[in-house]
Amino acid sequence: MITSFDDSLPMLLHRALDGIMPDYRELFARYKLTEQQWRILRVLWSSQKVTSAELAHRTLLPAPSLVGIIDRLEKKKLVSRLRSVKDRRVVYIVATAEGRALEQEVSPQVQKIDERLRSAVSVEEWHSMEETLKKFSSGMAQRDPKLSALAEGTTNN
Amino acid sequence: MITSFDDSLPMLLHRALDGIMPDYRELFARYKLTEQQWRILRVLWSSQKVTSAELAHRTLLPAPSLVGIIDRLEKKKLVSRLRSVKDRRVVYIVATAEGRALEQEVSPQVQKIDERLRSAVSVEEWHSMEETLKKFSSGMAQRDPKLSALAEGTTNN
DNA sequence: AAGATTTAATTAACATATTAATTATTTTGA
DNA sequence: TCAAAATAATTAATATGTTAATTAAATCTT
Repeated sequence: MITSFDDSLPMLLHRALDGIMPDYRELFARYKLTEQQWRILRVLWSSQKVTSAELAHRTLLPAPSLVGIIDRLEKKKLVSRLRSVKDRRVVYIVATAEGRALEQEVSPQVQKIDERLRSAVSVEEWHSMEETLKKFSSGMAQRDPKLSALAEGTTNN
Repeated sequence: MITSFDDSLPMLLHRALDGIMPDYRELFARYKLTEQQWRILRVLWSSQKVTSAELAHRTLLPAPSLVGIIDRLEKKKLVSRLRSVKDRRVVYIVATAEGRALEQEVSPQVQKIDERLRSAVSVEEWHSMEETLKKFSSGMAQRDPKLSALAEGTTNN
């Protein structure tokens, strides 16, 4: 079976990202935000106070990248760092009032794009894609079948 | 309908990439290659001589990034640049003998990973995912339905 | 044929990704 | 308790991504 380069999973995923991200970026740019900065504001909305590690996990941003991104968000007064008293290694990130306000302004417009994409295919098709993607995904509570297939040669067709 | 952040298409795609890329990267690292450098060698295998623009399109790498990546591949003697005589704006990128040899050594191992991933789900499930992803993808010959859904509010459930 | 327009590649400036190492602090275990 | 191991965040070094501007060459227009 010829697994061509163009049809490899990495290329399929990247091509999809290249297809959908410009729509989001155009929106973020209107608010002088990057995609990554948005993800942080978005997560801080649903969780008042988050450690750097937890933020990295929830935004899928690498911890070393977070440092600089949060520096820039802090400079814009959109978030701030709070050193934990109980464990002084830990840093909590919180959104400022300004940060929360911005999140609330941008959020519905992001959702609009989310829903446009979502409604480009049927409910069943979307659900099917979501389930399949999750099988290849990191950090799934659902113990991924992929791992067994990766470990040995477990096949499935 | 609540399109939660975690289930948005960008996050689903990034989570899948985070799940699968480490396997590839570990392989590339053994040959002192980055993922992007590999993509270029891979494309140059199936097409002797490619312009910078065509290479950007086929690898999904942004043209400005290509400049630096090719500089580094040139430094490693894996590729070289050839200025076109017919149109002196155009630059052709070609793999050196060493570059082609490396490609041939790495390629089967990449395919092994490709196939492991491929066989983690059934043929039908894979095909379904591929078709759905293509609907969101850039540069599809198949005039994407997504565009109409994006242009107006065309729904599909 | 000269000037305006377009095109291919590159440069510039800034933001983020990747991997390894470091720092500060906390937790473990003898 | 104290040294070793573990943990959270950061720094360092290098590579790539993103957007706008630039350069050089070709094409188009009149």
